[in-house]
Amino acid sequence: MSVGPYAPEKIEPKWQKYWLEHEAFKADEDHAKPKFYSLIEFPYPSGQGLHVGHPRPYTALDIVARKRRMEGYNVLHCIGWDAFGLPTENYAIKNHIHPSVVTRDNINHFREQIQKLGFSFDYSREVNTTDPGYYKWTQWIFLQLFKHGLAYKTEMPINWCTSCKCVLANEEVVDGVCERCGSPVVHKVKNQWMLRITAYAQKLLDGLDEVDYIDRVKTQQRNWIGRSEGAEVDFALKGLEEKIRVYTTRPDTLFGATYMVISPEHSLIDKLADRILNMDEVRAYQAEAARKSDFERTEMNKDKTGVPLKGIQAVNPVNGEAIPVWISDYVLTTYGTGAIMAVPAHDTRDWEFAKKFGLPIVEVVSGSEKSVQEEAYTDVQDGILVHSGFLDGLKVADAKKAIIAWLEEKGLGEKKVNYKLRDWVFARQRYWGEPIPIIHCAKCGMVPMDEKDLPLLLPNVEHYEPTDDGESPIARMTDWVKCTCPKCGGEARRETDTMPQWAGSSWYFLRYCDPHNDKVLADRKALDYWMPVDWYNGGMEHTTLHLLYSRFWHRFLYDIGVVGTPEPYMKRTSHGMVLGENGEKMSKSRGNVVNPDETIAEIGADALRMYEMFMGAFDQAIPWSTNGARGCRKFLDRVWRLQDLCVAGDEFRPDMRVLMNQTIRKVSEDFEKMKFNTAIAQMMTLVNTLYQKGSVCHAEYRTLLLLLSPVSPHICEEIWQQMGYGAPVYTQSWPRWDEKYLTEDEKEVAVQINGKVKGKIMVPVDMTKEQGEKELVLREDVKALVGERSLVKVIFVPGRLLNLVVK
RNA sequence: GCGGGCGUGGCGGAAUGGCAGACGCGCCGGAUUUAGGUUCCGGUGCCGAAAGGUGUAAGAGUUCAAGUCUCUUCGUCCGCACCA
Repeated sequence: MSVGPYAPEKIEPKWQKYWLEHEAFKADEDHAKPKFYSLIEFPYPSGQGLHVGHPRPYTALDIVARKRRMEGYNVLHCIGWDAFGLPTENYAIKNHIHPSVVTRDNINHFREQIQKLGFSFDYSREVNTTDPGYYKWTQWIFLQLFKHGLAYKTEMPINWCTSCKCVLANEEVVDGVCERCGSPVVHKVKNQWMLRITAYAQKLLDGLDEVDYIDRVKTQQRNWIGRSEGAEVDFALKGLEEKIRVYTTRPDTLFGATYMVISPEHSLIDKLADRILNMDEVRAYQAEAARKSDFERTEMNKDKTGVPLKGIQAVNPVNGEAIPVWISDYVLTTYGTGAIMAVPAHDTRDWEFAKKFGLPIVEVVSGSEKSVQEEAYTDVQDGILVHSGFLDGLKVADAKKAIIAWLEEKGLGEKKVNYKLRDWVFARQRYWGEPIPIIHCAKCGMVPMDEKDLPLLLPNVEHYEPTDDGESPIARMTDWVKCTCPKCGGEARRETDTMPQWAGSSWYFLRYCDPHNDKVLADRKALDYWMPVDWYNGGMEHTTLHLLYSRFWHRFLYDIGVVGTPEPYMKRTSHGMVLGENGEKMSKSRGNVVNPDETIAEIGADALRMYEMFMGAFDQAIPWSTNGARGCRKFLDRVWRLQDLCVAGDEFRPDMRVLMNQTIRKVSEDFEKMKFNTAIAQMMTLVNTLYQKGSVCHAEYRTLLLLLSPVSPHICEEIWQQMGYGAPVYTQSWPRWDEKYLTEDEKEVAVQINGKVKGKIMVPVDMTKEQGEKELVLREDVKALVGERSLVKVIFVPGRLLNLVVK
């Protein structure tokens, strides 16, 4: 009798319906069981729908989630929609459809596509950031941040995207252009909502030591936070009251400071305007610097520019020497104090500047092979201080301590830690986002809305086009804007900026724990049970955006007692991109986008899932291959047809025992390490072997189906049912391997003569290194390989090889 | 510029310092088939008819043994990029 053809188009919808109806993947409310919380980044439901890049991380964590359930864990595995944001709004404007309608349609399309892939999400916990029942709590968290002084509004230069007509966070500016649309970013001074993420710089840094993130994620976050240790030092100005305070990481080189530089925006310039002799030149330089975009400024960083402040002299506090003061745009106004002491002998940038403008270069740290006139000596390990008075003879590290102690004693400065991290620009002048629940009252200032009045609903506006004046389209809604002050009852105005897209995604994983709660963002008991997330996978592009932001919010919620753990995610991994078949990034404009719907129509969701995992190392970018995907379908066909080869047997057959146990171990271990490609290769090897034998017994088939089910669940359920193997696969236990049966009694090892393979011999697996080296050389087949030559040395590596060194 | 990763067949890629190229794609051959974008079996790094030789970006080194460790060079990808 022969089984019919494998027809994924029939069995996949069947099992998807079955799982849904039987609530197969509903997280259990029973908090006594061990839990496992796996998380993927919830998608932004764009108009284009899914491409084959989406299922890669989704399948990977679906495999982990399905395996964990079979291992007995209560698993929380959810999906939701990060649905506020610019592309939807832009699409809505272009097509004259309300963003909420666009969002609803896109979500329905996404959900349909995702369900066709057979992921084991608990759909009863779906969240949507644009749902007022959800963003009520996004606004609530904002109010807590506001009440704790972590949300504030301030006048400051911001990044302005000329195309989105919207401010951007520093994290959204890449190489001087908008990370979303690639348009140039210019600086504008605006009154902006900010979140004080800098207050959490050290906590965010320290927290990284407590979690299991892949190295490149930790490194990138550490770089972004950018902690440095040094000192702030005051430099007096000759004949003036004012001082210049600088930040330096090399206070040990203070004796080598031969000039100072302040940023073009430094406030001192205006204060000293009447003392600066070349003010015209200075003003011209300031104007030039202000005109440059970030992009131009970094582009031109090879050639230093600057202007001396004529008539101004500073005094080096350690030796009393008068030194000139310059302005230059290589000193940033936003870092440290916006002023530096320049030590050209031991800082490359200062060295370049000094060379260009003929400023003196004085060596204060010795140890360089080259003269400091030829090259700056920046080593901090081996250098010894010279020409530095009381610091002479000290190593750099010791000199730092000594000079800081001296500065502090004299009241000239103190130890200081600095971070590159800047506060988070938190407002957008666009329509499709969470309204900021703040009321501006002429009498009371900025007043938070009463929490019981949340959510503050987004008004239904007629026109949501962005405006050129930098105001949100909501500002035109005078009825909505006008309100009464909750404090004094007087007439007041609502804040009209909305929150950035990163707001809703900064806490969605908390909502999954208790998605329908209308009293709190999530019940504390549910949070205590499910949190932290055990395994979070997402894109590298979110490392210094969503991942950092959500860690900040979570640590804040921990500090105010809303959640019970400081860190939200225990483990973070990252997937590689799926490239187009031509090796280029998949994009509509390149015309190389592969739509999963079409792939499913051709080979089925199970084969697609399998190929997504088999295509290569999970963390690498891999080009799509239609033929490669078809190969996975061929493999599933073979698994399907094994039904015809099935013979009796409730235990592994003796000649299959070792391979079966090896496969269980390999698949189990490789899934944990995200080495899905080699796990699948091992299952292919097993199936090839079964075909060579011409049969499979029930025990072997059952095991294969259990191992394969996390990757390709529908086909496994179907065969399982057809073979009458009992309750569905997802309710079965994960197979275990038996250490006893991982190796055969005898194993073939290579015989090398002087490191070259010359033959093979069979050796008992339990033969030790010592035994082998003594006994194997006595064997006739080994002697024959040695011949007349004399043995110098014998190396036996059990299970691997025998190497004979001869002369 | 600085820091880190990577470099293996025609392609995607395997390999705790221990038989390089698992597995898949592609290709070649055989069988089944009216037919094949089916299935099954076999082959497939390169040179060579074979014996054999040779081979993991290039060059050196350590080792009985190197794709794997060390150094130099080249290429490539990523991170940081005037952060004092």
